[in-house]
Order: sequence, then structure tokens, then C-alpha cells
Amino acid sequence: MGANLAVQDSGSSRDRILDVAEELFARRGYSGVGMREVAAEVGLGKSSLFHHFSGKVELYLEVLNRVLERIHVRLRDALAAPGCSAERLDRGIDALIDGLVDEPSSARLLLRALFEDENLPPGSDQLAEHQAGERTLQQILGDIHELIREGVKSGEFRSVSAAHTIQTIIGATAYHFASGEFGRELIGSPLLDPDAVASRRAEVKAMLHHGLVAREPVSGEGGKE
Amino acid sequence: MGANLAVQDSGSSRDRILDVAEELFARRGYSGVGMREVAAEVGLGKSSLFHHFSGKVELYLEVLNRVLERIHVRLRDALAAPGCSAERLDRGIDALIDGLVDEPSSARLLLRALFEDENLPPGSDQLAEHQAGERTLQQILGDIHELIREGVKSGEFRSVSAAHTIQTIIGATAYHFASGEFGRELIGSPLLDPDAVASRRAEVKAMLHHGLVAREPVSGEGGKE
DNA sequence: GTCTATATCACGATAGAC
DNA sequence: GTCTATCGTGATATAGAC
Repeated sequence: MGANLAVQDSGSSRDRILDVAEELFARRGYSGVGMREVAAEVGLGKSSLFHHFSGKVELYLEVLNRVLERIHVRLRDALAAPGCSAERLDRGIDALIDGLVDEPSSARLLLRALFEDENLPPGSDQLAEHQAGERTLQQILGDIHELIREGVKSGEFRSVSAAHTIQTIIGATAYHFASGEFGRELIGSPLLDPDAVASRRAEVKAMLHHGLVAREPVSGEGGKE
Repeated sequence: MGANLAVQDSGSSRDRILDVAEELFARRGYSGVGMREVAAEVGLGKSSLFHHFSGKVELYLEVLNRVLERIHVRLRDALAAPGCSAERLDRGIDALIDGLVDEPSSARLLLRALFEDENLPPGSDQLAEHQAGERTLQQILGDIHELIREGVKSGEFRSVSAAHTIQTIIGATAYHFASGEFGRELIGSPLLDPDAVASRRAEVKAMLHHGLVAREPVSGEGGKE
């Protein structure tokens, strides 16, 4: 039962609660985690959690916000540097993967968050914590959307649907690193192993640059890199 | 057996339980659904469920098996017909999307299944129901793997990693149709709307054929279609 | 096959001592 | 800020009548 949670004991009680809750919510989802378990893992009594967070939903939403903020900062910085659209795309992919790898709970938590709406108590989407997360999410999506739009406008990208391309990018990054044991068996090694991460980076970028179907090399660019 | 006159709810109690459980598990996950709720939705007392299934885990695993079987049949038939690798790839993508669209619970249930391992009681992976699902899953993955391997071998596909390409395909199809309200807001219409489904088909195939980055047309094939 | 009733346990949340 | 004790509810599962 007692899983080994590699969470540091430093920081305020509030931060330690957030750290523990982030890993537990990522692994078992909102309904699968109890306040009692979070408290026990932090080393507090269950009631102490209610001193720091007004309820389970608020705790969950603050965990989610923190993850979204971290992604947003990384992506914004990566896309801010100058370069052509293809270069900025590659840097954005790297930033996304860096974030998902450096904070291993993020991918699962974010993917789970797509479904958790129906598990949260009714009215949770009107809490201040939820709306803060919505704003961060819209900034993330806005950054990617603008990158794609500019690339299409300049002719550097095909005339793709920005929305569908965002979905494809999320699927290629967040889904992959959230796929856990399934992905591990498929790939043949833990998804966070350096080699597996490097492979994923290369495969995603190659897919975005060339697709899957081969074609004759064009101006010395179509073959292997 | 007599002729089936009723159109809905005409199956056995067992089938009706599976239908209801499939939708509920897809929407709220294993931990988020109670046997009481399933029973109430079917129109039975809670205890009656335990007459048809020995427990909650067994019910969940049988629901999952049924979904995997349906996908397997569709994909196997689609890939069996002759054609070049690119044609078979497109048919496979269509079969996957057809399945996810015709059975709207499938995408969420399958994506959730990647995480539910940690929510099931310990030892669930040794139940007969689990191992049946494992076999079906391996058949599905084997079919896709073989398609990619043949395409690479014949030179029709780039020399991609089959495992990573499978992850990309799952991300582009199952993730997309499981993304629910998030996807709906991003795309701008319900993901199952005919137009949105057609768009997804086209975008996924175009991404697999051409990637995102544009290049000069090659032998009348590289531009817009 | 379906039901009522019950056993046992965990859940989120609160009250109040310290 | 953390604790113990408790409330009310709902969870899975079982026993046994019909």
C-alpha cells in the first residue's frame, strides 16, 4: 500500500502538500485519492489539510494551476527567442518535452485533467482557482496557435488547421509521456530514460517536418538527418 | 430465440449492465463510478449486479475487453484488404476513427485505461479478464506494427521507429476523440460532428503523408490536394 | 434473477482542545 | 498550525428471502 513518494521534505507545509497531492492526483486521479492519504504521505493529520486548503477541490485545482504555470513559462520563453517558424516549432517541442520530463507528474495530471471535469463536484468550474487555470491554459494555447498561424501565413508551414495541429502536438508529447506502463512496454524502456526521451524528440520533430510517407529528397533535405 | 422487436434495451441483463458501465466508466473512471449508480441506471438493485459479475473489477475489465475486441475487428478487417502501405495506413486510420466515432465511449475508456492500473485493487492484473484484454491489445498493436514495418521495409515509409509511430497515431486519434470539452473548445464544434470528424481524418492523414513543414512540390504530389 | 437488509470500511468535512 | 474525535454519507460486498 504505502508507495514510495520521492517528495522532498523541504518547503512550507502548503508546498509539501501540493507536491504530494500533485504526484498522487497524477497517479490515481481526483476520485482515486483521499485527503487522508495525502495527509499521511505529508506527515500530517487529515484535518490539517483543511487549514491550508478549503477543500479537496481547491487543493486539486491549485495543483493543476501550478503545473499549467510551469508549462506556460517554459513555452513562452522558448517561443520568445527569434528564429524562423520551423526553428521556433522545434524549440517549442523541446520546451514541452523538457517540462514533461523534468516534472514527471505533469503529463499524467494534464491528460487526466481533460476527463476530471465530470468527477469534480458541480459548480467547481466557477471557483476562482478554476478560472485562474483557464487563463493560463488559454495563454499556452494562444502561444502555440500564434506560432502555427505565423508559419502558415509565411508559407513555411502547410495550410494546416491550427486547432488540429495543436491536438496532434499534445497527442505526440503529453499523451506519449503520460502513457506509463503501456508506453514503456511499447517503446521497450522507461519513457523517461534519456535514450527514450531523445528518441521521442527526434521522432516527433521528424514527423512534423517530413510526415511518415517517404518522398524523393528535395534540395538535400529529404533523407535521414 | 425469438425475433428482436425492441430497439433499445433489448439485450440480456448482462449486456445492459455492460452498456451502462461502459458509458459510466468512460465518463468518470473506475474510482468515480459506484456499483450503485450502475445498477440504478440499468434499473436493477445493486445486489443484482453481483449475480452477473463477481465484483467491480471484473465488470470493468469485461467492459474494457469488449471495447478492445471491437477495435481489433475493425482494424484487422481494414488492414487485411490489399493495397500499398500508404493505402493500408489510410484505411487503418479510417477504421480507428470510425470505431472511436461509432462507439463514442471508446476513446475515453481506452485513454483512461492507460492510467487505471493504479486504481484497480492489487492483483487485478492476474485475473483472467485482464489477460484476455492483454491478448487483444497485443493483436491490435501487432497489426499496426506489421503495417509500419512493411512500409519501412519497402521504402514507402521513412525509416521511423514503429513504436513511436504507433504512439503518434494513438495520440492523433484516441487522444483527440477523448479530449472532450477541451477539444470541443479548441476545434470550435463537438468532436463528433460530421464536419469535425472529416476535418480530423484529413488533418491526420495529411500530417502522416506530408508532415507540418512545407516543401517544394515533388512530381506533382507535394502541394495542396 | 431480483430483492431487502446488513456488515464493514473509507470518504470529505467540521468542532474544538492545545 | 496540528491534533483527536466525530458526523453523515456512500463505497464494495455478502446473506438470505422470494
